[in-house]
Amino acid sequence: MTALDLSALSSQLDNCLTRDSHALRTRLHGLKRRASKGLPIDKGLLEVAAQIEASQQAVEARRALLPTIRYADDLPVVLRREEVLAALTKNQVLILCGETGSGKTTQLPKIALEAGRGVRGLIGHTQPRRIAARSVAARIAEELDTPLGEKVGYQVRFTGQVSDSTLIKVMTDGILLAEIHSDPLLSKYDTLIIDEAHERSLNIDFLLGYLKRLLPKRPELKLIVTSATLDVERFSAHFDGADIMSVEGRTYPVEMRYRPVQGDDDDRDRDLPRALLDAVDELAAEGAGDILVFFDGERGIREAEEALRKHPVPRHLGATEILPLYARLSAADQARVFQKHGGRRIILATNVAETSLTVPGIRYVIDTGLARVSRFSAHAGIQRLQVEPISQAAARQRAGRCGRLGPGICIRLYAEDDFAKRPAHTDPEILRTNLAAVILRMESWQLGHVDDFPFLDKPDGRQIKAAYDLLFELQAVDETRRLSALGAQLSRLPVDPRLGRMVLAGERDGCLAEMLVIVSGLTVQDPRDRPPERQQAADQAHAAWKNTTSDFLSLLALWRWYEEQARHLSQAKLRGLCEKNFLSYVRMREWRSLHQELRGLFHEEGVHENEAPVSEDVVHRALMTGLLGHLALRDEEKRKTNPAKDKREMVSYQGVKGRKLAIHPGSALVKTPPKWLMSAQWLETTRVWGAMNAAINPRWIEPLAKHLLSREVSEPHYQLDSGRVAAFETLSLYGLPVVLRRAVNYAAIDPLDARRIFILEGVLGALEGWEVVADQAWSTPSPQPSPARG
DNA sequence: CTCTCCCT
Repeated sequence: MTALDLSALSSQLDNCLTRDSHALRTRLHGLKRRASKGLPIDKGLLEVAAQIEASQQAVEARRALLPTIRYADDLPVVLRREEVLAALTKNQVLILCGETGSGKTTQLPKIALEAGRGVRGLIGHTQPRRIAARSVAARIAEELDTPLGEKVGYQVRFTGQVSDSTLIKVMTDGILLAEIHSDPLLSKYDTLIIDEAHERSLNIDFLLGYLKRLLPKRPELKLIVTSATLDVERFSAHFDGADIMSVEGRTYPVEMRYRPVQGDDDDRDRDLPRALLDAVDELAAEGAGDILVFFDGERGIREAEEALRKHPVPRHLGATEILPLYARLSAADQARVFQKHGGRRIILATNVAETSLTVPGIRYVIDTGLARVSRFSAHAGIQRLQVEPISQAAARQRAGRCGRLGPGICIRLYAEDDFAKRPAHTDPEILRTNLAAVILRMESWQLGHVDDFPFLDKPDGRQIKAAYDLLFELQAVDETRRLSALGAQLSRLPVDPRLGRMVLAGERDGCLAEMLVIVSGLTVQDPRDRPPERQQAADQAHAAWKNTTSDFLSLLALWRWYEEQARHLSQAKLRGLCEKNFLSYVRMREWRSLHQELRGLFHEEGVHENEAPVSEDVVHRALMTGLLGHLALRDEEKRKTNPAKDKREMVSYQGVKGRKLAIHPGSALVKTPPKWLMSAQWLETTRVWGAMNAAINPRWIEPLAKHLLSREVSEPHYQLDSGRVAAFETLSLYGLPVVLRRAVNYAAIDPLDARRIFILEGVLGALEGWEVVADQAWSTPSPQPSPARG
């Protein structure tokens, strides 16, 4: 009878909320074990039965919420709906390859709903970007004719609208990843859609690795991975040969034209701006339509803008408007791209326009074929940002930006065989980035060693070592790479590990208030706007908070000023004040949100900020706990050999690990370079730049860097006046001497050698001296020298 | 005298 009840109950688990079924199954296993030992289980069975009942009622309540599903008729994914439905029933994993316009992003969640998903648990749908997550959710809600935040919700950092009745939840992949911390089984989802997997961000790769391990533990969970590029076999292989479905896109053909900057002998003197002007002329002759040009950075954009403004506008171009577009641009200037306009537009853009922003109404694309790519060099231990030729996939993505409206034309300012020689795909982020944050998470979630984790692309051993080295520097792991208590705390802070370390130091040293402000400020994009044509005015406005010994204190001053204003100003007035002071209101708000979030984490633990402000030194020492790898000493040699007549000569620094660097011109310290420098970031572009800097006192280093210092002891010698054996020690941090020739008691370092020297130089020396004395006063010997203590 | 882009 009991055995029957047990199996009857477990057969009902498949009708429970996914959130409950795992816990209930565990409970039933426990009862089964008790029963086999002959122990009574009736009470337990009753409880489980009640919980199953409640859970099933919850499922039925969710089922009642199901909206009538309508599809946008002719989208390619919708036309093959039956196949998707069949695949979802048959398989646990489906790889869906669908290019732009296939409808995969908006229609797939609805198809999943039609397949009966979303009832026992949520349909989770991830997007790489916050704006996309929100707008995708809004779009699906609209198509299902339900208000956003109810049956269809979204969640991104700082904001979201989700309720108990939510069936489809759209979120950033970062949110889903973070949820693993509190719910390792991701048990509230019955379906997951990882969209835009081809982008291969760190979050996506981590998720795909994690999900591979999770799927066997969650047999009722369905996973759909979508990619806009054709390399879906990798994803399929990763999930043990999962089925692939390919759905065509809805784009117009794009004609490719190759116009290399130096194509033939006539072009020998042609530079990039000239090649661009020629391309613009060529496209202008084709007819009306806006042109989108891709550059590697702001500098190229500015050069091109200048050249275009001087360029005699061909008549058929009509009124031409030139608009730069890059992420750092103020919100108002970015918004201009979306405003209606007459005439022709030429938009000069960085990679933002490749994936993040879709510029409307583009007929033509001009592609320089270049991009700045961030790569962490494990060998040098430094982040690089170099201009590189983009991959074929990225070039196709750029070209595709003119095929949404009608047939387009893309001019590539490089040769066709150059394109053919390029790598097919951009290296996934996991191969290009510092892995400290990933490894910290893996350690804290006890996911085992990185080498054994099923990443699509395994990170290089040197990258892994560099990450552990950094974690050791931050004291997050010990010499044996075991997570420390501090490391466990660090892993819970949703910021870069270096910055998280500073906050923890702030907690310990009574400057949490200051650290929360500075760290959240360093994490968000710099709220200080500096429009190219009004740089001086912007600098003047920002000078109010400028501190020439510390960019960190500038941030703090800006924050304090802003908080004071925010206390008595309306939101509208605050917004106006930001504009007047060349501050981005949106980024100031993000800064405050992040500050709020971090602060909340400490308040939950009952830790509160210091109320009295602390000294600047205390602030900088806390900062230094995270920046021991970014310390540098001014290069005095260079200063002397380059006399002051050339004022432009950049002051050079000798950093740890033998790095040479200079202060970034954006730093307030560039005109008053201190002897000792601490930088929040080192970035190699044209040279290594230290960004966000402060002058420091080298005496702070030793107590904070004890675990990293190497000691060199030299010139042990007997000291006649103290009677001791002394020596000099030089302490180095990653090869940079930070304590020079300090006198030390040699006996504490090498007692044996000290004793040898004591006998050799002290006793025998004294005896020699004694002999002399004895010789001189043979008849009246002096008192014997008393031996010095070793 | 200057630095692509995202995310918890």
